[in-house]
Amino acid sequence: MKSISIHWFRQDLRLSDNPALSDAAENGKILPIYILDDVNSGEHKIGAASRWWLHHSLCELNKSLLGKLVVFSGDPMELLPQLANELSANLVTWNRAYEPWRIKRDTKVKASLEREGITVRSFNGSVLWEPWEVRKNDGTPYRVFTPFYRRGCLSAEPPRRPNKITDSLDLYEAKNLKNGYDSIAKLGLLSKNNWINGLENTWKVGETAAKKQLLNFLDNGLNGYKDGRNFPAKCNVSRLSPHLHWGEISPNLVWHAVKDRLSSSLVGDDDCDHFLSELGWREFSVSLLYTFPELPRKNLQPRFDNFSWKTNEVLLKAWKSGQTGYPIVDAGMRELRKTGYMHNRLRMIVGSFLVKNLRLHWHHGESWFWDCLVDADLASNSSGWQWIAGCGADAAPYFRIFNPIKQGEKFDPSGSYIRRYVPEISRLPNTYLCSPWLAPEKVLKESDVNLGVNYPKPVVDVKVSRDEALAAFSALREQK
DNA sequence: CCTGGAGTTGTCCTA
DNA sequence: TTAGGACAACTCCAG
Repeated sequence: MKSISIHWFRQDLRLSDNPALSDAAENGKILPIYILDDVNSGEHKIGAASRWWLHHSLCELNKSLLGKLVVFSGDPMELLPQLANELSANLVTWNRAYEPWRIKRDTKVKASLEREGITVRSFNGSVLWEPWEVRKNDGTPYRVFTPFYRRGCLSAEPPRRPNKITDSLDLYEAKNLKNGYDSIAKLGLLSKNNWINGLENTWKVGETAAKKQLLNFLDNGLNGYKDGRNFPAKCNVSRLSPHLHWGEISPNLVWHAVKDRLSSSLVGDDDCDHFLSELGWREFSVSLLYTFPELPRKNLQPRFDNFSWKTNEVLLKAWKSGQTGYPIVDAGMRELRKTGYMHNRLRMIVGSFLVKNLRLHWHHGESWFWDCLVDADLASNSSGWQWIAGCGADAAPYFRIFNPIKQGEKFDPSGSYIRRYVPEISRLPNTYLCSPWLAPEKVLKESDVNLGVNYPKPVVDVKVSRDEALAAFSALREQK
């Protein structure tokens, strides 16, 4: 009788270039499982939009596995040893995860399996460089991106080439275990939220879709990426973030696909290098979270603990619902709510607005994004918010405050992004599209805009709030 | 050991 | 109209 191994799928919902799955395949029969773990995740329980994604991704994975994926909900600490004993499995494999709570959990799971005499092997399936390997010469972690990436990553061993897809998986038929679509549905990942339709109309989920999106990006987005990535109405960004987060595609596959284009000289070197460095930012975030497990909650720069944040439910609600009266901000926030995604340029604009103009704590932004993003990732989300708030590693300088009017005019010059998400002002001419309150009464009337009625007046004065923020940030310096 | 230069993403004022 | 400097402090690294 062939030996049986369990492959525990987590953030590696794919068959190709999956090191842990390949390892299990060499051992014999495989029982592929997924465990929804809301027990150990604590305050980082998967958010609503991400649950939607996860549901569909599991369905796709199950299809690829011919309906033989077995899913559970509960504590892997209890489930895995039990299951392994029941099947007399001799091996459990998984690809490593890097969030602090997962590391803690996996360490315990591994120990308890090994106590039962079961072999556990874990692999790198999610990052290009292991976070503990990227270190300065003195052994300490980097706190600045450029040396981290150039010296720490680029001058190290290059990322491995993706493995070929394992052609035949010998899947274990677990007759007494429930599998298939019904059991995925029973995880209850889908909520009745009204934005689910928007998600369905925006995304194709799963490994096949991820590969297709990569090709689409290579053919249509990569050329001109360096500049085009700043314009939300253009199609230069990859939109791979949710696929990468859930491991529907490996970063190695993406990395080498872009590298190959680079050597084919079909696209500009600058464009390729710039995109690769964005993958570098993903690595930097993972590394930061690995090194500073408190990153999601604690300011990396402790002097920010005394910052004079405001408390204002009305302003927070206006921000969340895309009703600030600043069209570019509202467009971004509505894109998020509608599609579970926000263009990178907009993440900076709305982040700067929340933290600097409204002066509300970055935690509010972080947790709203966590719930709304299909690509919500603990490392990227918390390091991103700390960056924009100025309290993180290699953070934005305090005086870098985005002006929502200028940013709109500069990066959405045709106004098509704003018009798509803020239709009630779509008839305003470009001159006033980013600042409707400056439009003459006559123009407003002709455009069917009634400020304060069908579109809000600005919730704060951008000039006044900027000055106040600068003062607040200066106070922080003096006090130190 | 010291020293100097450089560092994702901006804005405003002045000349 | 446009270009340049100010707006900090700190981290990293090469020389």
